[in-house]
Amino acid sequence: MSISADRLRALRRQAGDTTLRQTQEPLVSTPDALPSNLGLIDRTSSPPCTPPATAPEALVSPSAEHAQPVPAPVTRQAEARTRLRAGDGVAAKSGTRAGATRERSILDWMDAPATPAANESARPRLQPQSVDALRRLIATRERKPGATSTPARKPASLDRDLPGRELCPGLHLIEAFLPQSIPAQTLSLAFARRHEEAVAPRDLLFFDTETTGLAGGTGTRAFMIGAADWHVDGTGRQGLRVRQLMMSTMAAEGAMLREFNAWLSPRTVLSSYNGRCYDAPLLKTRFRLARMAEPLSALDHVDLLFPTRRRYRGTWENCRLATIERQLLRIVREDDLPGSEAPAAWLSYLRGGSARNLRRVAEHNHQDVVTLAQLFQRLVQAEAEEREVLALEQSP
DNA sequence: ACATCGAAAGTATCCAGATA
DNA sequence: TATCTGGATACTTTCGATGT
Repeated sequence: MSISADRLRALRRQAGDTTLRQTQEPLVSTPDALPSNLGLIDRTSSPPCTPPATAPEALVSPSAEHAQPVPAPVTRQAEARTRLRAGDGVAAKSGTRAGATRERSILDWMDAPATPAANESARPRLQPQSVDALRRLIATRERKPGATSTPARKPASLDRDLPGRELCPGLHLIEAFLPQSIPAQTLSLAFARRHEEAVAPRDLLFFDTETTGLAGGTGTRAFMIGAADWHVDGTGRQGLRVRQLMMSTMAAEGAMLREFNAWLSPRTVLSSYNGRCYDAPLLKTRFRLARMAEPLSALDHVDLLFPTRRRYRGTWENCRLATIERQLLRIVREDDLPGSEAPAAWLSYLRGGSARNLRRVAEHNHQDVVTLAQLFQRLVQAEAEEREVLALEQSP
């Protein structure tokens, strides 16, 4: 992320920063003038959707150590202010070195060591007021998803109903409970070539994401996270609990990640289909971009793709989840929306389109995590049967 | 003009073949 | 025999190239 001086001024104006028009500013930083916490996004100022799932220290605040106000030399501040005013982006536009310097990432500036000595040869520091204003703006935008200087576009479709309940603006939680008996014993991981290892059924969390594309890189985000686990509800019913988080605005991503984080515990064993290579790295990236500690790396993860491929390679045309589901589990989906159409469904909804396809995406995702739970059991069962046969063959 | 195909994006894992 | 290397594969969408 980089931001020009022009853009910064525009943001400050939107944030209602009157200092742009004032000429009499205190030249010496005071504790009040400096941000109390230099983390770019002031999450404490936005209404808590759910309490942060992680301990406070788990939420990364890279600049927390710089929280103590550091009075900068008057000359440097005055110089920086003068340069910012006098330049007004002209140098940036003309491509001079000074302009290029101003276009450096604000995050770089903020993360720079706060000691005057360390700053001596460093780039010009951003004015504290600018940081504050920028933070206010971002906090405002997080509070009011979709709220911009332009009026909200009128939805093009009347069908805007999303399933589930809205946890906070833009974040929907869809819950379902499928009564079934929870495996009584621990499940062997021998099928995943982890002999002697087993997992408690209730520690397993099957998950799958729906994303805005395949790139897997920084530009791709998960707009839906589905998870299933074996659970005993308040009335003592056993079953598979399916929970899905769906974003209906871009701004709800942080809340979604926090909520998903709350579903995890140190004992959680993740299970997915190619999630080690696709879903997990994607989510880790999103956690990092949201400046949150990512919880996934610390957890065990059983990817069902490779054991499935080992066992069923050559049996069917391919080892896609849908194929396995159809052939092995005899599940035929009705009115299923192909995963490839999920991004279009979401983007269409964001642009005011119908929610119909988004509901179908949710159903698709629901079925995926249910299938994962079934597939896991089938792999455990198949491995056990194979071992039984081998034992019989080897016995005299 | 339309349909089909392949590459690319990021990553972990498996497996066959090559090499020390 | 052990270790290393590289190709294949799964996840999904988009776009350009190629073929009909």
